[in-house]
Amino acid sequence: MSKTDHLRNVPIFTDLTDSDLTKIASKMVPRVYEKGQMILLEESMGETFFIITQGAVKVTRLSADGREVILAILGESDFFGEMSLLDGEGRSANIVANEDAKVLTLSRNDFLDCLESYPKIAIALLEELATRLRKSDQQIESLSLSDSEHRIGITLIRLAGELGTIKQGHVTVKNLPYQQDIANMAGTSRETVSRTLKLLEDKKLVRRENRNLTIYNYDTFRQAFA
Amino acid sequence: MSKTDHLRNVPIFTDLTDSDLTKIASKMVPRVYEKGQMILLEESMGETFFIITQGAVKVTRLSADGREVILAILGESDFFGEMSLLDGEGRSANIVANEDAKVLTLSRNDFLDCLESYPKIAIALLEELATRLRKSDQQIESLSLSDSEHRIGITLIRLAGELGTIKQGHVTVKNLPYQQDIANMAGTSRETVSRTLKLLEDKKLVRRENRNLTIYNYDTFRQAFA
DNA sequence: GTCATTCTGTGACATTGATCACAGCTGGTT
DNA sequence: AACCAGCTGTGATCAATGTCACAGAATGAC
Repeated sequence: MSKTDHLRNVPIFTDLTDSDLTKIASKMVPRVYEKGQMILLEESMGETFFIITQGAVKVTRLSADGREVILAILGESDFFGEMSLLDGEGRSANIVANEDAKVLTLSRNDFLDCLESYPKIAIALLEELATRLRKSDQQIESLSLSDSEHRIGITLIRLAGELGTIKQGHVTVKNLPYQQDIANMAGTSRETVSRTLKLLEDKKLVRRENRNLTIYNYDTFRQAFA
Repeated sequence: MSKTDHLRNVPIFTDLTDSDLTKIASKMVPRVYEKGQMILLEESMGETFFIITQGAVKVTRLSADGREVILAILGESDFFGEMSLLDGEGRSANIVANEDAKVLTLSRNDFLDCLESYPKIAIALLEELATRLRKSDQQIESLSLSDSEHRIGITLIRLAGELGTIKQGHVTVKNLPYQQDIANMAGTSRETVSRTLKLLEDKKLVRRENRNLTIYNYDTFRQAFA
């Protein structure tokens, strides 16, 4: 698979012509990371824009006492690093490779040039940020108002959307993250995740096998929790 | 104060020339709202972009059982309504006039034309969305990890940033929102806000007089809670 | 000034869910 | 196959905080 094939799947590049895409691709530099490796560190100044071509990363923030919040899990053709480039503030989160990952990078200047030269990219990026803001708002709502069972249900929906595959109305998430990570996404404790997953299984809403989780009747599940 | 004077203070328009600004201003239509009036309704499709020229509004979401989360309070020269215009989804939140308010509005088409015609606006808007996303991330962290005292402290900082005035290191928020609204911003209960405000006052971190709240030593206060 | 409404303070109680402790699995490595 | 590290399940305990109930201010309408 060539660089441009990867880029074609990235939402902010879909509107471009092949030649423009090739031009941009020529400026991108590939990098690889091993599982667990830190890609970006909170507070450091950002000079790079990243696009994931393989694997997955988690976006986290750490509290003073070392507890972790997972803001998102990003997979193939998702991108990150744009926030510091845009507003000039330091990085607002850490990025850690959640599995072995390959990325393409673009320097600050090339990225900003892209925005100036291709208004379509800027507009597509605006769309994407609007979507992320919407998701953040939902998460703030759920953290503010829902009990742990609902928060965990919503977290499973987020994971399904990001990492799952649909089949006959059921969604399967292969390689479900560890309970500790789910807890850090849902704002709850690892033990509560363990107990709640069992509860959802008892209610026949999900099934677990090995490291896979199947959500039965995805639409209904979403109704119930969102 | 003329329309363009108002617009000049709006972050996404600061980079424009006077003549461009005048052109845009000519397309804007003013509206006024009374305190408590609903400006935008969750779920409805968005066709309008709004800029606040006077007063303040609150951005809320409602849960199925009617409880409210306040995502933000916006004041003069803040704007809203852009999210639906950008990603085409329905409104993601309600907007209610928190006091009598005047706004300028721009239609969907005029707004999108602006973005195409003035890449600087698009880029400034990207900056602004990046900043909002950053704030959302902080809020998600605080809701996930902090206890009610810290969440309320952080909420006071948000209010100070939005509605306060600094003087000799102290910040005063005039016309402090009701405790129920603070609770809805902090993801806690009204009673807990009441008790916690007293606690903070006992600790000499803040002072209340009438409807005004003064945060002593704003920088230290932020250190302690952020 | 009186009244009504809405906001705020505060005690008592109930409940959720965090934390601790530890046992049982599982998957990878030698 | 035996071992180890890291993940998961589960009971017991307890603190934080939501909820309820009501009294006391404050504000605004008349």
